Amino acid sequence: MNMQAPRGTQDLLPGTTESWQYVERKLNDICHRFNYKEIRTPIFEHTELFQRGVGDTTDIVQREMYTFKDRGDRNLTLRPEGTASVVRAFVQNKLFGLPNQPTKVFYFGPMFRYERPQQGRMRQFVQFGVEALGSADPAIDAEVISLAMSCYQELGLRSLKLVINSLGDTESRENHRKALINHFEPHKDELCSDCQVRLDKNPLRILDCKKDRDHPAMQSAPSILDYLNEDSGQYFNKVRHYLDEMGINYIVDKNLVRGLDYYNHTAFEIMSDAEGFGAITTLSGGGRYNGLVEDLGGPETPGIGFALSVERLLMALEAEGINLPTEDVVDCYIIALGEESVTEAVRLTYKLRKAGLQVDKDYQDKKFKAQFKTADRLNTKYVIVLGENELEKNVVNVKDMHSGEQQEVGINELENYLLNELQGGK
RNA sequence: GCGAUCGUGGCGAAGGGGUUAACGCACCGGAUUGUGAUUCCGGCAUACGUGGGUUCAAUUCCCAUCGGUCGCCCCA
Repeated sequence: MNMQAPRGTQDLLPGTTESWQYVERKLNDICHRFNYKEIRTPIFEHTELFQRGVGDTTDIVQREMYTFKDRGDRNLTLRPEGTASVVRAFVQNKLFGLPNQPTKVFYFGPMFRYERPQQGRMRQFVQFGVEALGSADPAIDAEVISLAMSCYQELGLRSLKLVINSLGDTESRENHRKALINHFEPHKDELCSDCQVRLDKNPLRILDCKKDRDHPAMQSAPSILDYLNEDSGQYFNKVRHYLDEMGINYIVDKNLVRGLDYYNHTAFEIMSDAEGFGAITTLSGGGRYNGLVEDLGGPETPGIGFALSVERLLMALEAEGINLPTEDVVDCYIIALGEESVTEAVRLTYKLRKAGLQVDKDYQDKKFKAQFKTADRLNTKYVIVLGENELEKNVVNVKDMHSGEQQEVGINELENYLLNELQGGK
């Protein structure tokens, strides 16, 4: 029997889960301030949802999905991303009918993609994302981008690069697409094999090909920004204007193309500049997806969102040497000697815990000295010694591990004594 | 899907055809009765990823396989 976790998955153990909890709390707090509410959707969906939502030509759908049949012969897939599910839930639950549009939601949970694992890329990984459905106001594009940036900034990250672009509306994209085909067709033989395929299927993707980056035709390729029609151009300008007003720095990269089919208008990515961050630099990405809700059977509804990888967020924190303020201390540790004392210790431990204190005791039948050592290693604030002598007098010895001072306290007063001490100590 | 590299005890790590397979960390016990550090002494372990092959002999050489890590592709 193979007792290892499947390839590309990992256990998060005590010692690191504290960081995850801290980050999750921070992201929750940010969403609260931006007034985004949490949505929780299933971890698997009908395969068709992703085929239609993410796009049949994408790498995700073509080679990365965890797809299986259940006992009822249904075709299901572990979700490779969050947007399709959120949109499905939006349509199915008719959230578009609720007052107070747009619908602003966030999610946090595991996603699955069948890939070769490496630094910053797991088969199961955790994404946090937000979606705003029902508004075509460029101000909400700016809001989503500012929320995304806040997630990193408020955790202390500095080496960030925000890249934005506009893919335009359908008309702009179509005109640009034709221009791209005209431009690259004469050079088709000189392009890499991938790009030769892209030329037919999705010429936009040629622009972010790394192999053909230095090809002269690449430099002179028609920019989407030159093909934006008036509406699209104005939309993009407004998004930029709002970002400027918020004091958010960005770089416009006309070659920024997102990998999923559903994007249009605003597209953006946040990357890390940090030294030693590894080969993968994209921390998060997002964009506008007007038309997706309709594609999935809902009413015409504009939408925009983004998603970030929590693993990569934590990597970025490490790369910048940022330690999250996680606490690892114990309020008190009870040391008992002798059978009767142990019984009393069991009772006391429970009583103090119910009073709100973080309490632990020995369960390894350790010697007195070893118990003290354990208490020390747990960063215990107060050690309570309870032996035959103390039990007889109905007291305990409370030792302040920081100062080293020791005091005799009546067992019945212990709870109040500790609560007092700990309150004063903080 | 392609490529590189690595698999020795709980962890780190040396070795290199025949060894009791070092060493360090961790852990446990002790150094006068019930007080945390350091030091000293002692203890500890089904450890050479798995399966074949070569050999009198393989942890060491060869092949395969599995797994880890990193990179390409692509992405978060």
